[in-house]
Amino acid sequence: MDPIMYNQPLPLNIPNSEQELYQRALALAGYTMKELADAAAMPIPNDLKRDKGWVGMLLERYLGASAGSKPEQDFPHLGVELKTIPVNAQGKPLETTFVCVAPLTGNVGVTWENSHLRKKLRRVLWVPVEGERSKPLAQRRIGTALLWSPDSHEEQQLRHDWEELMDLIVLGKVESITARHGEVLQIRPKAANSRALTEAVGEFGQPITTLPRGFYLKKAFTGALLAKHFQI
DNA sequence: TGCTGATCATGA
DNA sequence: TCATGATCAGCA
Repeated sequence: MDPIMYNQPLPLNIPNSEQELYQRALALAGYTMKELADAAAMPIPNDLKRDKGWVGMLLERYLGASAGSKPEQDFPHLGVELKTIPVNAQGKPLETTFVCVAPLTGNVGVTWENSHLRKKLRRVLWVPVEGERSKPLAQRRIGTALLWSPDSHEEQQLRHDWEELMDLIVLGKVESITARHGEVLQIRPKAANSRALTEAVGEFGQPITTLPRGFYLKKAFTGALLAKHFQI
């Protein structure tokens, strides 16, 4: 598949199957941001300082993801989540990966099995993208996509961290959580700025107001799953 | 405000 | 050098 075939209105049609989506993602490997932006008639920023989600949005358009902000998977009918991941020349992640917002209230009855995080990570299309800041955005290339589901070990790791972190939230200890908690998963602020506030539970069970948080996958975890795939 | 898409930038 | 905590943009 050549970007030339994308000389048609984007966003592209929604893929009908997981295989179609995967093939489409694989076909993008090797192209630069400039090539894809040009073919999509999208203006390309000089850097990502003020356009942090630009690469993600570009890929969404090429892959036919339903645009807009919904708390659902990118391809709800396929049950697949799309994640672009910035990597260095060795293919190792340069950043942690945001998964979803951490629920700070209304957690009665929430279990690992029915958690938002587990659903999001059930099936992920990872698209590595060169992300080193020394390389101009226009020249950065797409890598080889990977369709992934957590294996039993990965799921255990995620579940362990998730349960530990959710316990702290439910026990009113949100504000004592730092990014150092968790082996593969961490909770960090996820907000417009440090003045943005949301409701949570305090240490005496009272309502408090705190910074919104998000679940992030640590680099070692995403690095391992990428490495595992490309070694085979 | 809170969700999506994330990366920035500073202190350790 | 690197991870943590902070931040940016668009939309509903």
